[in-house]
Amino acid sequence: MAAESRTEPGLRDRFRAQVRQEVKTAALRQLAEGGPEALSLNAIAKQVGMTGPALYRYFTNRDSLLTELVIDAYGDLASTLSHAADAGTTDPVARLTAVVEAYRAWALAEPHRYRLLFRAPLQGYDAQSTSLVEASQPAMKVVLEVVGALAKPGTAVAEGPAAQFREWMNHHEIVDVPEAVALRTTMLWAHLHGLVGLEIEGNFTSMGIDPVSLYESEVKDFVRSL
Amino acid sequence: MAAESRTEPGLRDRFRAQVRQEVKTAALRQLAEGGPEALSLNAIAKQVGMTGPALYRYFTNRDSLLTELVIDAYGDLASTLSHAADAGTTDPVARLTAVVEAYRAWALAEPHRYRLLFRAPLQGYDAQSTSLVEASQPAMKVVLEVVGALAKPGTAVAEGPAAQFREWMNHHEIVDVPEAVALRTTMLWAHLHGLVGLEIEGNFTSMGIDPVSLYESEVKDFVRSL
DNA sequence: TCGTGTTCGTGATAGGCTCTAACTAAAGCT
DNA sequence: AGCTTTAGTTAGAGCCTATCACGAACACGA
Repeated sequence: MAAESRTEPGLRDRFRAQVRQEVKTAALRQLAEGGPEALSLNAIAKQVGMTGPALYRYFTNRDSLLTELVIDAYGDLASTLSHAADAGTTDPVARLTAVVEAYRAWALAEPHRYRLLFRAPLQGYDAQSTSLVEASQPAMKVVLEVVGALAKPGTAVAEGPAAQFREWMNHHEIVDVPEAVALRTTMLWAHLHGLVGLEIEGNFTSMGIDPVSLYESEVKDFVRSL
Repeated sequence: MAAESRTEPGLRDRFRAQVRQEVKTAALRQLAEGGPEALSLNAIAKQVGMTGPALYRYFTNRDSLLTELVIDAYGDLASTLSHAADAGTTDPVARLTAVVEAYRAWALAEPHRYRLLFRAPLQGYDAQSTSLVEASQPAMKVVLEVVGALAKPGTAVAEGPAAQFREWMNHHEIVDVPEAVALRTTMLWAHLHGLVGLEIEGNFTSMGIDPVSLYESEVKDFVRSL
């Protein structure tokens, strides 16, 4: 079966993929204790049972490994949010609340990964930066879809300053959501970003603030703002 | 004048302080291009005209240099905000708007420093973390004071979950501000954190969103929420 | 004015890191 | 079978942080 053997993953490729995965989990484990600077290819290699240079067969770069972790994390976050959106009731507000809570929970459960997202691998190359921004969109999209159910089918048509934004929405196949609502959602997104960021860094506890009430207000305000 | 010579800065100390400052500015310059990982003590030393090890006479550590930069940045931010608050009119809303805009402007003008604040030197030692949180409070305080004028002298007394927060407020000499308003302000703070963070990383431009309108909404919503 | 102790900067060095290069061993394909 | 591609090795270049021991410059009291 020539045709089959050509399309099949290939035994070798599967091994390769598995090693890659093993390396990544080792990297995550190391990331959890010590932050992104502490991530050492040598140490990772030792952990998966090989010497340093061998890793370069699997990842071209230290940075490329890191950005791959970032992209994975974005994907994981997106699927977590999407799962939270579909799990409970169909009540729009409840769904939104669930998504917000899932966002927070994910960040609290794996702060190191969340930090990884929030501040990318810290070098600021434009090329990577845009690819990372792209990777962040699916998660954003989940929120937008949940919000879509909240908003009445608007008649607003792109015009003026929102035209570019509408274009972005079209490009990401977000329809039936008025720009105003989408803008609002972006703000919600940014707000969560900020709240979680502060909470992870311990600002709230140091101020004696209970974060839960903040998130509740957040959702309430958002719904009201529509 | 034994008393005088004892209390005076001392010629040597002043030189020392000046070198420290020079090192820090060189560090900032290097930080602006390449991020915190690229900050190399060797390179800094070369830039100020000495060899690597000499820096250890002035800073015990690479990390200690970084955290000092963070603390400086917080101070700078706080004074910028405070200046913005006192510059214009006495109209409370206008003052708040000015502060918000100053916050954003500062972050946009020096993204690398803002990043430094937002995600501390990336190692996560608890001891430093709390000291950094402490350093962030003065800036927060400026916002709270501006808001204080906005809020009617409330009669709210700490009770229940807000008690700890009230304690924190007392400790920072924030009086005449009801807890509810202070909480609201904390949220505003977090929101700005989130908006600026996304804007700096280029998310808004990549989505075709004009950030200015977001900040305007932010202030408007905040005022309404009181 | 002359020791004398403190401070500043140096080169040398240890130990770590990323990443390249040359080489060996093994696996897959024909 | 033999040939080719791949996975892993060791060696090493060139960085880095950080420590150490030493010499030079300075401040200061006698």
